[in-house]
Amino acid sequence: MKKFSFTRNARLRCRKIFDFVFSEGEKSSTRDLVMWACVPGLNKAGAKAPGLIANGGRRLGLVISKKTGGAVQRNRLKRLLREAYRLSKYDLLDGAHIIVYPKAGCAINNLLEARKALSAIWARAKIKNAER
RNA sequence: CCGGCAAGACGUUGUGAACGCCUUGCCGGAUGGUGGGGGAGGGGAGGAACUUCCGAACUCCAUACGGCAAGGCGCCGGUCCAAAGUCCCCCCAUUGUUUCCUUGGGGAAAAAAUGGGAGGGACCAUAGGCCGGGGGUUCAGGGCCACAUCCCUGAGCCACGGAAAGUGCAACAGAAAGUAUACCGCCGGGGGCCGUAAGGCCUCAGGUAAGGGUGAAAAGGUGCGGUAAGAGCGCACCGUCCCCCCCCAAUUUUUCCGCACGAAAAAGAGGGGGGGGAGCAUUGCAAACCCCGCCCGGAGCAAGGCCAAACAUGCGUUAAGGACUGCCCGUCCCUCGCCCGAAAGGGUGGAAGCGCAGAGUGGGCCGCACAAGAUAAAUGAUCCUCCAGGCGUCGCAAGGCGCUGGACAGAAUUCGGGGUACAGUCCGUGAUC
RNA sequence: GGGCAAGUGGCGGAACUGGUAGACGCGCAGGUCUCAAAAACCUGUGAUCUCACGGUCGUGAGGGUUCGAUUCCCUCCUUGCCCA
Repeated sequence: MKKFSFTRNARLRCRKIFDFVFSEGEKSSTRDLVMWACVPGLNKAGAKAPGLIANGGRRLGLVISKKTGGAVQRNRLKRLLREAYRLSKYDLLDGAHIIVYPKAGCAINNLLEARKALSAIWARAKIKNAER
């Protein structure tokens, strides 16, 4: 398997998992982002995880509000966050399922700022991979 | 040089490097089948993909034909029209049939069905774009010293059938706002008072639409006659409306001809002239109701079709039922599992399984793409390079070097038109030399 | 993706078929009452120019029809709703 891949299985894809992470995940936020995280074996949310989550691998879900702007602005923000996640996903604990939601008026304009913002919110939620 | 006003084209470039994503068929391996994964390839946003203002295809709704209602459109002619689609023709392939030829194989022809074809033709514009013509209206200038009407020239605007079919509305102001009207004024007459008289003042019932003032709008204009005063009341000219004839008219249609040129005939928004008639009856608004002519069934790909999953509930079945009660709860009996017990009995727990139907819920496949195409929804990021632009610097200059830097905006069934947004470039337009 | 609806002072919300825009309520400002406040009551309150009288502009934006548009028509902008 390639090192920096981001295939379809690495995303949250169905409504059940989205609902589960929203209701059971640990919510944390910084100035730009809001994140719901669900890591099996770490917090109590992970313990109740159904099979879909328990079978391993990190997964990302993105929610981009219409308040961000038109379709061009929304797509750009989504692609930046996805690219940042792709390049630095091994900083994340294995099995983590996260949903990232940029706040309205979020000040991410390029790839560097996106990576910094992701790193900051992972550190705050204490789901960073300590071995790296 | 100016300008983004009118018409059009492009919308930073490159089969560039390495990372990543979506999709497609291929390869090899594996398999009962399916899915996932692997390899090397192909393809991967726009002129507006935006908007949803029009229209078409397509699908379903009782095939929806006719009428009514509702809704829409509205000077005349030309032109632009669709890789969508429907119909027709043509070509190719396949299939079976018939007929003919021939030595059993086969060949030829015919009509048919199915599929394909960047083939040809027809259809398709209802506030569409453009071009030309006509009309209306507003403003400016002129005819004209002034006013009104009219005419001419120029510019702007106009969704531009009908206001003499009917209904409705026209605030405020004003006497009166649509069968006109009598406030002031004007006119004669009756009565009263004053005055020598001429006449004046008050008053009553009338006449009048010439003058005043109001208003967005006041009911044809000018002149002469006429009258108590006036009035299209009468007449002349002008304006308006109706009918007939002639001429002009962008262009269109038909016929003649083998075709073209040409000729003839007809139509033609309207315009002009002549004749006759009407005394004016006819203010504006139909993006008010409406009338006339034409168009139009409705909803939309979240249309619509198919597939399996799971649950409330109902029915059937099995030992899983019955009684009390209007119903629920509850109680009792029966039945089943488990525990205690030698047994009788006691305690405790359960209301299930299977099949069918199934509101609602959340999925998948088709619809859906003749090389973009998904369903948490792909087209990104880094570097190099190209093209303009800006800044700095070197240079007399051409130019070199470094830094910076790129508008509006993102497909979800397809196609056409309109509208709106937009960095910069090309082309062309305009003015000047 | 497709189909609809609505925009009026700081806020909610009127203005009936075109005819004086801002009724009414909340809020805000000033006053009365009170030692002070609250409540209550009274007055004012769209913008701008003006000492005042008064003028001009104002119904999301821009056009059109009309003597006259919040109202009728067209094009944009914003917001909201519905459809498996």
